[in-house]
Amino acid sequence: MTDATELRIVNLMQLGDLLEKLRLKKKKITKVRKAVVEIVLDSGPVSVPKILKELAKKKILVNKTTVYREISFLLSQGLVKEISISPHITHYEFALSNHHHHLICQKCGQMKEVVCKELEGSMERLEKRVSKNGFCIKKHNLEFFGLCAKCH
Amino acid sequence: MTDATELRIVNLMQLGDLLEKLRLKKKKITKVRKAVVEIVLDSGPVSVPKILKELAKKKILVNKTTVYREISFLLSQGLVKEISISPHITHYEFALSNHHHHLICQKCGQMKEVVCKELEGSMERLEKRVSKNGFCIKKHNLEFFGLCAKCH
DNA sequence: GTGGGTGCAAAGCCTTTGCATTCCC
DNA sequence: GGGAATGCAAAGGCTTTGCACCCAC
Repeated sequence: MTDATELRIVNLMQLGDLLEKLRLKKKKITKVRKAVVEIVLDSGPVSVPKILKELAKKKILVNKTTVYREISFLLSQGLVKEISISPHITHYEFALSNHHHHLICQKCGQMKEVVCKELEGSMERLEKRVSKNGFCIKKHNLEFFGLCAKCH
Repeated sequence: MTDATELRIVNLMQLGDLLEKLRLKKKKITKVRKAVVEIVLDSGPVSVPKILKELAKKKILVNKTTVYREISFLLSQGLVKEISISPHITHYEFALSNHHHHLICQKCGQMKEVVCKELEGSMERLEKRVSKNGFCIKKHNLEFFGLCAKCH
């Protein structure tokens, strides 16, 4: 793909690789942990209530508190990151995928991921300019809102 | 300013102009409404709890329900817009300022606004490309996180 | 067996809703 | 006076905390 703008679903690390990472850190691999990690890997950005629904679908009965604690654990391990894309509720996504941005359908809520090299270049130049004003930028979030092909 | 990247506090419409807009729409101008509009104009992105604190500072005693309803009213009038910049809480900002992005200090929480023409150009090109894939983009949000001059 | 993981109940914060009262035009 | 704005109480959704129990290693 030679096009500077690349629209795709970012490849995800395998579930096994992730669990191995945890094993090396001497963390326990429980049924719940495995299931939550799997859901975060498979889904786009997910909220805790959404994870609970997915777990219910898979007939895995888990208390909500446990899921909150599991997400908090995954955050502490740097495997998951927090994103603020919708009001009133926090979403999480796998932290080790390539840098990307979000494409969110305002109708069905579906989320895709976009990678755009040209944008990253512009951002870097902006970040350098801003840093001359004393503000040191560590990261950025970019989300696009609109209508997906189905809803359009 | 000929520089393509422009870092500044975006100019805000005057309080009087805004109230005039409401008056023309036959909306009532109450003490609370005026105070809330003033706070949204003066502050960067604000949450409802933050507005309540500002009101308390000004010795204006208002029930939280009233503020939520006022924000909801201002949203319906298109004078304020919702932004998702931090987890668990919704922020609002004046909707009629120039298109801009946010610069958020991860330490003190201060927020500034940035305007960057180069970025907008890249975004437009990306939006056109994405639209060829069937996704129609309506708007975007971009936030930069880092450390402000004071906290750095 | 031990320490981390889990469930349950309760509480905390943000936000919304229903109803009675008050105030702006 | 009339309709919108407000206050108060209650409830709902998301999230956290405390404590007792359980399971992976």
